[in-house]
Amino acid sequence: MSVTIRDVARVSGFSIKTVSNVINGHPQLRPETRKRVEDAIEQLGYRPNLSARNLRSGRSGVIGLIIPDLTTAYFAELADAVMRAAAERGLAVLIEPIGSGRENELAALRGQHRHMVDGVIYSSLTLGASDAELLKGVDTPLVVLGDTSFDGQVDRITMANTSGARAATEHLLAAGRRRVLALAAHEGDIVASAELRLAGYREALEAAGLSFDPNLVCYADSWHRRGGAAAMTKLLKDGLSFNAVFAFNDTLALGAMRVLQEAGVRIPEDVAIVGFDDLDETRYSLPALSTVNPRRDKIAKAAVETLLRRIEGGAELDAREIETDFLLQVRESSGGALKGVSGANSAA
Amino acid sequence: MSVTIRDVARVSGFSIKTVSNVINGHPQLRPETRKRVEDAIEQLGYRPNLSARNLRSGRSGVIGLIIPDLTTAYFAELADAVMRAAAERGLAVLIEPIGSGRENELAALRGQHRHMVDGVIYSSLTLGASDAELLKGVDTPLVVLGDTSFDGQVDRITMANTSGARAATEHLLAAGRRRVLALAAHEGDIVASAELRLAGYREALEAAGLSFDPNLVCYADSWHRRGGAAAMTKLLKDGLSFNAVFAFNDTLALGAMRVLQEAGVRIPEDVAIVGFDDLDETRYSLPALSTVNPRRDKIAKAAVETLLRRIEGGAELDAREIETDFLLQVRESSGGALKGVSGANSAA
DNA sequence: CTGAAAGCGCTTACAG
DNA sequence: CTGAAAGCGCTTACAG
Repeated sequence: MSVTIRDVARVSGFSIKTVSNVINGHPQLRPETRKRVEDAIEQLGYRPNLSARNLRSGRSGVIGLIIPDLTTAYFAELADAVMRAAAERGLAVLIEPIGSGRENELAALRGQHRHMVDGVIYSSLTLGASDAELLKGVDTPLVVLGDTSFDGQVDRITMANTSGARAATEHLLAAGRRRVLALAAHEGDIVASAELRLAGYREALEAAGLSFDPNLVCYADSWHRRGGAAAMTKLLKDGLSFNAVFAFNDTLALGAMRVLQEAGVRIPEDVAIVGFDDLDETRYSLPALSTVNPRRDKIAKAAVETLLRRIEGGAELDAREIETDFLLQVRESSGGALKGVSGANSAA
Repeated sequence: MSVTIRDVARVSGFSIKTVSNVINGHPQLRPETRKRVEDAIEQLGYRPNLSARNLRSGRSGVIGLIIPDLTTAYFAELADAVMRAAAERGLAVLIEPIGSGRENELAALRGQHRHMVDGVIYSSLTLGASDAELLKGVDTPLVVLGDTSFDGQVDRITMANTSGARAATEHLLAAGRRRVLALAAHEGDIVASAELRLAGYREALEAAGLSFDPNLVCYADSWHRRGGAAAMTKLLKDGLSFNAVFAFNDTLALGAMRVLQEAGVRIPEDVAIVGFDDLDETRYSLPALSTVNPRRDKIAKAAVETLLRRIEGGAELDAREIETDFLLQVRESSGGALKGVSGANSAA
C-alpha cells in the first residue's frame, strides 16, 4: 500500500540501486539523475521504511535513555537535553524510567527495550567503581552519565563538580562573605558528586586563605526542597552563624531559601545563596537563584557523540571519559549585577 | 552473528513455523513441543529481531507522544504516566518535545518520527475545533489529549475540568469561605480548559446560592508560578477582599501562595487555597497544597487503549471521546483534616 | 555511473 | 499439528 523504493525506481526510470544512492547521498551521481529521482520521490511522497532499513543495517536509529524518573526536574531537564542532542544526529530517544534503587538500575541494563535500541545512555545514581566489570559485561553500547569513575573501563561523561563548586564558593567569598555554609545531602548514593563538590568548596576556602570549619558543612536528609528546608530550620534553631550558603543542588537551595525568608533573613543582603544544576525554575524563584550551570546541553551532546562512536567502533575501542565545563549563573540571590563566569574545560 | 529463529529451529529439531508458533503463543501446540522449543530458546538466548518482525507486520511496537516540552512539570508527569501505561501494553514511547506555538504543533503532525511509530498521542494546546479536518487528514492513528472538542471526529481523552473545578470550589465553600477568588490565566491557547474550570467554579457558587462576582475572577498573564505571584501582588495592592483561592492550576497557586505568605497572610487560616493538576511538588510545598488530581494515570491508560484500538481498527472506526474522573486532594492549604472526595466518571 | 540479485529475520497463507 | 516457500523494503557486493 505504501510507496516503496521500487515505485520510485519505476517512476523515475532508474534502477533501485540508483534510487538508493540518491537517498543515501552518494557523491558519484549525475546532477540530472539525482534531480529526476528526487522529483519522483517528491511526486510519490516516498519515505524510506525504517524497519526495512534497520533490518538490513542492523541499526534502529533509536537510543535508550535510562533515568530514575521523569518527574524530578533534574532528570526531566536532562532528558530534554538528550533528546535535543539526539535529534541533531537524526536519532530518536526511548526513555526508560526505572525508579530508584540499585536493583532497578541493574535490571534496566537487561531491560526489554535493549533490542530496539542501538545503544544506551545511562544516568546512574547507585553504581560504583566496583561495578565496572558488570558494565563491561553489557553487550549493548553504553555511555554512563555520573560522577563515579570506572577506571577508564566504560565511556563516561561527567560534569565539572569540583571546579563548579569552587567557582560558586569563590563567588560568595569574593563578595566579602566569610562564613559560607556548605549544604549537602546524603540520601541515595549520589555521594560521589557531594564529595566532589565539597572538595571544590574546600579548594576555594584554601585559595582564599581561610581555614575549613567542619561546623559549616551541613547534611540534609534528602536532595529535595523539603530536605533543604528541614536542614535550614534546624540550623537556625541551633543558632549557627553564617552569611552565605552554597547548596550542592538547586532544590536544597530553594528549600533553605524559603525557610530563611520566613525567618526574616534577607537574601542576598543578610545571606547570599548559590545552588547547583541551573534548573529552569531557579529563574522564577523569588529572588532568582544563582547557581552553577553544568551545561546539560554539552553533557548531552558529548554523550550522544560518544555513544555513536561506540556503536560504530565496537567494544575494542578504548573507553573515553569527558568532563564538560560549567557556567556560573549569577542571579539575584547572590548579588545580581555580576556577570556569569565561565569555567575551564578539562578532559581525561 | 546473533541468534535467529532458524537456529532455534535447528537446535530444537522443529521447523521455523513451529518455533514461530511457540513464540507467538499459538494455542494448538503439543506441550512437549512447546517445551522443547522453549528449551532451545533458553539455551541459545534467542530474542526476536524487532526490525524484522516490524517489517513483516507493519508495526513497530512504539508509539509517539507529542508534547510542548519536558521541562514543564505538568508535561513531565504526563509523559511519565503515558510511559507507564504504554509499558503495561508492551509498547515503548518516543517523546517528541515540539516547543510551543501553533506552527510547531502543526509541523509535529508531519514529524520525522512518524514512520517509526504505530500511532501518536498528541497533547495539544493550540489546536481548535476548526482543526478537526486537519487532524482527520493525518494518516497516522492519533489520539488527542486536550480540552477542545473536535465534534467527535477525532479520538480524544480529556480530564474532568468542570466537575473537578466545581468540587474544588465547593470544598472551599463548605468550609464557610464566601469570597472565593478564581485565579486563571490567558497565556497560550489553553483557554478551553480555563473556560471549563470557570464554569465549574460558577456551578459551585450557584449550587450554594451565591451570586457570581466578576471581580473575584482574576487572570494572570502566564500559567506559571511567576504569573500567579504577579497577579496576587496586584490583587493585594488593589485591596481586593477574599478568604479563599481556587487557582486553575498548581503553579499559579504556588506563586500566589508565596506572595500571600510574604504579605503575612496565614494559609489556610486567613486564606484557603486549592490548585489543579496535583503536581508532585504540591506535596512538598509549605503548606502542602490542596489540589484537584486529574488522574493522569487514567488519562494515560485511556489514551493508550484508545490508540491501540485505533491502530487495530483503522480509520473507519467511530471516534471516541473519554472524560476521566478526578480526585480532590485535600492537604494543608485548605484545611488538612478533611478526606479526599471522589469525582463522578462521565463519558461521551 | 547503473542493473540484477541476494539476503537481513520474521510471519503467514498454502499444503500436507 | 508441521514443513517449504514467499515476501515485507531495504542495502550492498558483484558485474557490467
